[in-house]
Amino acid sequence: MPELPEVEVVRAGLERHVLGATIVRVDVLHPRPVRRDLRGPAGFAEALAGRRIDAVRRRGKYLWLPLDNGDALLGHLGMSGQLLLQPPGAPDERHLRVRIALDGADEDRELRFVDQRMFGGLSVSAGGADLPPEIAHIARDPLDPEFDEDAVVRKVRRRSSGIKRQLLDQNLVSGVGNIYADEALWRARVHGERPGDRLTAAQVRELLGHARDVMVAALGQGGTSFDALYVNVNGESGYFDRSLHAYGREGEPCERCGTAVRRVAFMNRSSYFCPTCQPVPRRRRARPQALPVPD
DNA sequence: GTATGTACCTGTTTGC
DNA sequence: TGCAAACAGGTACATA
Repeated sequence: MPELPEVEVVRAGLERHVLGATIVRVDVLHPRPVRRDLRGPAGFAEALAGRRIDAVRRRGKYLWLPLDNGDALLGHLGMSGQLLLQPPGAPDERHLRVRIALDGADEDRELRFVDQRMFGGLSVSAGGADLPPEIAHIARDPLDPEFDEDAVVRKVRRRSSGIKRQLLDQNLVSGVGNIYADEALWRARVHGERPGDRLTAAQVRELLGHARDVMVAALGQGGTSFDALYVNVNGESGYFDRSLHAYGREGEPCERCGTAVRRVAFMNRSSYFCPTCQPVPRRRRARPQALPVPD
């Protein structure tokens, strides 16, 4: 499940190996991953052929490769996507969706988009070299030097939505997925259903700090991997899952207090938390009826 | 603008 | 053994 650290690992890998390479040919093996490109698979391939890759950039979980004509190849790994660099003769992966032949890449390898569940995808963004307009709404992530922590704290504390839902809102702060949201909440001893407007500024600040710390730690270890779905640009698995305290540990003792970690349904997925360290918030009291104002 | 719920997608696991 | 349901979850979109 690629989250920000995994995507950054891919970005750095691509930067090392494909910068300055020219796209020779593009084969779309399944139309779904290029669904966001309105030109269709053939138009997508045509728009890329002959273009040179000038950079490799990232915002949150989106990656884009600025091209020499001002457009960009925009990508998202979704749930199960991988960007692999393989020798042209390597056997096709089972879920190979798009093959991009490069000239001038290290050892003339080809770039492959492999995606089992196809939540991810690629598209050509017109004029998107600096920042693709398709992702202009995606907020900066906590690792971005221009991340405005004070502004995020203010926004969180203006909303009544639960703090976990806010952490996952890519328009507010990007790059945080289910795994790192649970991990940051565990570290901060905050329950994910606590309303943002019931948290102190210091609590929100601490939580964002933990989110950043856990992602930096994962980055240092090459990203998280729970199964073979995610591997970095060279096909090597990360191994950060050994360091998680909450996510995926239902029934195991909390490493701080020993209470069994609980799993609850949340937005069609799961939340993991320690019921002792992260107490379930009490229900908000009903607003007192406003007194009628005399004219 | 905010809050909330759901569709999308497929391989694996679980339950009857 | 065989089939169906549940599960994983980031994002866009619909609705109120």
